[in-house]
Amino acid sequence: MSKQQLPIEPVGGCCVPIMDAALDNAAAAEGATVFKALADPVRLRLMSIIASAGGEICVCDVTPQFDVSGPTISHHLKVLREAGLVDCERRGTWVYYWPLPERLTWLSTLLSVPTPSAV
Amino acid sequence: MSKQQLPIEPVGGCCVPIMDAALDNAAAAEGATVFKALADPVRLRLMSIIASAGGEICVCDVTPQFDVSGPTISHHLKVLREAGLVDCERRGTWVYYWPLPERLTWLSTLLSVPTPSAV
DNA sequence: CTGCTGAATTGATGATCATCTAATCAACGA
DNA sequence: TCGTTGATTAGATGATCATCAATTCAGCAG
Repeated sequence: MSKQQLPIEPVGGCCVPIMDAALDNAAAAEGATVFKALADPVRLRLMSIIASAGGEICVCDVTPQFDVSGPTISHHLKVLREAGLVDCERRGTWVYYWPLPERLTWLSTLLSVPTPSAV
Repeated sequence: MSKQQLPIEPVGGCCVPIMDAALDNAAAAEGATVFKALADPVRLRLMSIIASAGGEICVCDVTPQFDVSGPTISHHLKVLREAGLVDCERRGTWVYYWPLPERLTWLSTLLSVPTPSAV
C-alpha cells in the first residue's frame, strides 16, 4: 500500500478529518479559501471537467462547454489555480490545464467520515 | 428547529468522484451550494467544532469560541443547516447541533482521488 | 515587420454576502 | 403574570464577487 506523498508545500500540514479535531483559525481560513474556489457552479463544473479529463485539457476545449464569456472562464481558471487545485502550461497558441490531486486529497480527507467498522 | 422545512434536496445521485466524471449543471449547482456553506472561515471552523464534538453541542458552548456576535453565529448555523450539513433541536432554553455525516461523505467522495495501488 | 488567433487582464456594474444593532421568539422560574 | 436568559430574525451597510466589453498579451504564419 504505497502511500502517495504530498509534494506540494504551500498546503498547511493538515490532514486530520474535521470529525476528529476542530480546525484552528489558520487552518479554517486556508480551508475556506479552497472551498470558496469550489463554491461556484461554473467553477465546480470547470474543476470536474479538468479533473475528469484524464490528464490535461485545452482551454479551447473547455470554454465552449459553458454559457459564459471567455474572460469569465479565464477568471475562474485563475481562481482554481490560485487555490492550488489546478496548474497550467502554455504550449504554442494554446494553454493546457490539469488537476493537482494533492489538494483534492486534502479536502477529501478533511471531510472524510470514519467508517462504522472503525473504532 | 429540526422540524422546519429545509430546502434539502435528495442529495443528487451521490457519489461519483469528479476525477471519474464531470458534473452536469444541476450537480454542479447543488455541489457549489454545499461548498459555499464551507467557504467561510467562521463557518468552516463552526462545522469542524460541531463535527468533532462527538455527538451534539450546545450553541452556548460554541458562540464563546468566536469573535463575532451571537446573531452572526446564528446566521452561519442556518447556512450550514440549509446546506444539509448539520441539524439541531431545542431542548429547554438551549439549542443543540450535530453533524449530518451523509453530506460530508458525499463531498468527500466527490473529491476523492483514486489511490495509486487501485487499478 | 504585419496580421491573425487564443487566452489573460483591466475596469465597470449589479448582485450577493458577512456583519452588526435592534427587535422578536422560546423556555423557564419567581 | 412578569423578568431573565438563550437563540433567532429583521433590517441596514460596507465589502466581496461574478460577469461582461474592451483591451492587452503571447505565439505563430505570411
